[in-house]
Amino acid sequence: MTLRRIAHLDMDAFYASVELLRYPQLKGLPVVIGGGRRKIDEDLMLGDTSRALHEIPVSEFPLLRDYTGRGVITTATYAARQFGVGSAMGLMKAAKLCPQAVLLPVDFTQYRHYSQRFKTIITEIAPLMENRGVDEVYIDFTGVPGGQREAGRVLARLIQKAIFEDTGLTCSVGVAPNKLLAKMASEFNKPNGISIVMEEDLQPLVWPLACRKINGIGPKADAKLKSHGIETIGQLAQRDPVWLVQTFGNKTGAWLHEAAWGRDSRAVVTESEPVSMSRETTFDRDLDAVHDRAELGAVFTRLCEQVAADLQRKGYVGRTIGIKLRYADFQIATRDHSLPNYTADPIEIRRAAGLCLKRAPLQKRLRLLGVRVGSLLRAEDAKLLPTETETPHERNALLFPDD
DNA sequence: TCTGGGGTCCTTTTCCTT
DNA sequence: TCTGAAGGAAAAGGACCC
Repeated sequence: MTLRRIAHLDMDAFYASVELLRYPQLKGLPVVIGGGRRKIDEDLMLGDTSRALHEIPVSEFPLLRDYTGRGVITTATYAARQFGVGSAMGLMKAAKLCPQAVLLPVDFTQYRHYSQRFKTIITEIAPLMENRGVDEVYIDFTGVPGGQREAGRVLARLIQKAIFEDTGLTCSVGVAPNKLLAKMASEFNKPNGISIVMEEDLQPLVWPLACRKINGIGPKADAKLKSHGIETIGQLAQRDPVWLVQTFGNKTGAWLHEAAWGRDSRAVVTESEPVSMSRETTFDRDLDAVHDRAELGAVFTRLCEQVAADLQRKGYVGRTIGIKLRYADFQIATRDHSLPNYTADPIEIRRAAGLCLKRAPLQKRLRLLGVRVGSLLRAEDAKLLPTETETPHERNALLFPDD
C-alpha cells in the first residue's frame, strides 16, 4: 500500500547562509541583512578589484552603526540575534542594540541563483515540486522510488545530502501525509534536520502546539482565537465546528476545524500562472502630494516603467491597473481601474494609474507608493483576444483570413 | 526610531444590469 | 419613473506568507 507522503523543505537561514558562502570571513560575527540598495561588492572592492571577495578584511565591511535612513532587517545571523535584533526590526533601532554588527544589503540576484540551484537538484530526484518562494518547496514523495522507505526519511536524507554537496547549504525537511502537517514538521528539527509525522502523531505532537503554528493563522486570527480561550491546536480541535463557522465565517471556520484535525487534501502544484505584478517603494522621507509633486511624479513614472518592463520580460499583459498608497500614519489606500484591453505598455499603465491616483485622498503625507497590474494573461494568448473596436465579424476575418 | 517589497487569497462594499 | 430584489463584476480592504 502506498501512503501519501508530502515533504516540506525549508532552507536554513537562507539569505544569511548564502552571504556567508561568499564572505566566509564573517562566520561567527553578528551580521544583519537589510536596508539600502547599495552594491556592496563594488563598494568593498573600491580601488582594488584584484582581490577575491573572501579576501576582503572584516574591518572594511560597513557597520550597522554607520547606517542612516529607513529600512528594516530582513534577516540576522544567530550571533546578531543574541543582541536582540531580528527580522522586521527597524535598522535604526537595531543599530542601538548592536552597533558593531556588519550590515549587508539584500542581494536577491544571489539568492535567486542559489534558489534555482537547490530546486534543480530536488527535481532531478523528485520531479513533483511546488515552489513556495525562494527558500521553500513542497515535494510529493508518494510516487518516487524509495519515497516510502522509513516513511520518507531515506529520500529526505538523500535530498539534503545532494543539496549540501552541490551548494554547501543545509535545509530542514518535514515529511507527513499532507502539506499542512509537512510544513509544521519541517520546523520540528532545525537546522539540518528531518522529522517524520504520521497520522497517529497528531495528538501527541501537533495538538500541544500553539494555534499560530498552523500555516495560515496569523496574528489577527490568533488573537481572536485567544480571546475565546483557544491557545493550542488541541483546544481548537475540541471546539464545535458549527460554533467555529458562526464565529469565523463559513470558509475560515470550516478550515480551522480541518486544520486542527490535521486534514488537508491540497495537491502539490508544480506550476502556476502569476496573478499580478507590482512595484512599490518607500520614500526616504514622507512626501507631500502638492509640495513634492515633481519628485512624486518622477517616482510614479519610474514604477510604471519598471512594472511594464517586468511584464514584458516575463511575457505577460494585464488589464487591471492599480495603485497603493501608504500614508505617514501607515494607513493604506488602494485604487484600481480596469482597462478595456490588455497592456504591458508603460504609457498606458501610467495613464490608468494616474486616473487611480486622482481618486485617492492626498491630504496626508505619503510614505510609500506602489503600482500594480493584475488580471494577467500570457502575451501570446492576449493576441487571440478581440479588441474593443473589433466586431465579431472583423475578428473572424483576422483569425481565419481564408474564409 | 518605529515598521521593506513582492506576492496570494478572501471578504466586504459598491456599482451596474436585469 | 420609482422601488426593490437579485446577481455579477469590479473595487477596496485586509490578512497572511516568504
